[in-house]
Amino acid sequence: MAAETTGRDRIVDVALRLFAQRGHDAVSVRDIAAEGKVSVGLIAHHFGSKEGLRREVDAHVIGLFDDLTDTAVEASPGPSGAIADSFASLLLGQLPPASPIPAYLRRLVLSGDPAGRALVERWHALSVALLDRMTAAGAARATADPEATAAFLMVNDLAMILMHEHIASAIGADPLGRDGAQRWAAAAVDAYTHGIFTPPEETP
Amino acid sequence: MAAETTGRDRIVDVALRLFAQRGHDAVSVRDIAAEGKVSVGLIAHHFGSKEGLRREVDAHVIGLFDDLTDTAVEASPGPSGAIADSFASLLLGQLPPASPIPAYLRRLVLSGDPAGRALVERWHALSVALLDRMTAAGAARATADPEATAAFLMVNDLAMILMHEHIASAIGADPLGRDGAQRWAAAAVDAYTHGIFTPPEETP
DNA sequence: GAGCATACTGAACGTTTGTTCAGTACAGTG
DNA sequence: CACTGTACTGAACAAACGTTCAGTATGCTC
Repeated sequence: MAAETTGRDRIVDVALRLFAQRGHDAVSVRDIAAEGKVSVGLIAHHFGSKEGLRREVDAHVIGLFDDLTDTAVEASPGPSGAIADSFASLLLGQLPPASPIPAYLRRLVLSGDPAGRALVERWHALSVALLDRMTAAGAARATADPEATAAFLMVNDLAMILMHEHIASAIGADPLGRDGAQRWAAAAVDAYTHGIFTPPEETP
Repeated sequence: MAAETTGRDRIVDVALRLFAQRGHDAVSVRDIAAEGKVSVGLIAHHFGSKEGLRREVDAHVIGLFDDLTDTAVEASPGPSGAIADSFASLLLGQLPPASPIPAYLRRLVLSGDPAGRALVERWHALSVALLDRMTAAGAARATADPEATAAFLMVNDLAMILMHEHIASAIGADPLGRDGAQRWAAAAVDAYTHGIFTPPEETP
């Protein structure tokens, strides 16, 4: 959409989109050069190598996520349940509908490289802190294993992003879309507050 | 472990392992041939092309999952809560610890190709049926949106497999391992039966 | 205006890729 | 024994890959 002036910006922009769409290995430097209307040499000039470009795109996405996280954390005034559950929604809600960021995030998290691991670790720390605050405020129950519970919440939240297409075909609405997000959040909040299973026999 | 007699079997076995480890694009037919101690020509002879081999491995994995699913479904005698939540555990518990299957499943589900989509759709149908049975038996509450609730359970369950490494580094125990599985299942069952969040103000 | 750094081009290079194919080994059939 | 089909080899090939590099254009500094 936005017309980048410099070739460098265009390369990063195109690479981000193509890497997200097809995966790192399935995109050649010539593809990127053609789409960005630059020569192959310019990519090497700015980033040294294809791997260097990848690192640059990774850093760009992670920086963007840091900004989104800050905004989302600031936007949460008190410890309310609805915020904690769809933290991912709160992040991605700030993005345009056709953004390649969710798809790139998916590759980043599941490629196993250190950048993705660091991102998830940060989110886990955030999830632990958030659950702690909610428990202190009485908005959440103190579970037997708070660390695992926080991880459970974070993983489920992240899974919504990673598998949003599968969810879309399963329930008929993309949870990254407007109506699908509401429906998914409603089901999640309901499950997290009232539970789903009924206890067999409580032996106190 | 098992010594395959025919070159064909060895090719599929090696391809499954390498595809799971490094991804489809990052593995060359020469890698597979070398590891399987066959010539490159034999791969073309049996499978036509690298893509043909991929389809064969996909079919092999999906067939294996069908068997695992049947076994898991049969193994569940009545509609008990503990079974529904960790359905994935029940599947993967049948596999050896170092099996490449979970990693391959991850690629299959998230690559976006029809084989993975079909697999997830089948699981969703299974999840819907299971939740239905549990609700009928009184083991589960009837939620406002059963379809979304079933999808929610399935996605969370699947996410444990997809992100087990991240979970391992977050809580210090791999949920695909023995002790980690118990800890994760405990946290999940606790969340699903007693909830995590406390309702703000019930207005009846 | 000379000098120099920076943005950028595109042909060329060497490597690796998936695929092809002529040929070997061998078991089963008549 | 001759014949046929199947498993299998490995050299060869064209295409695509990431990288290199000599060269052009432009704007800033002295």
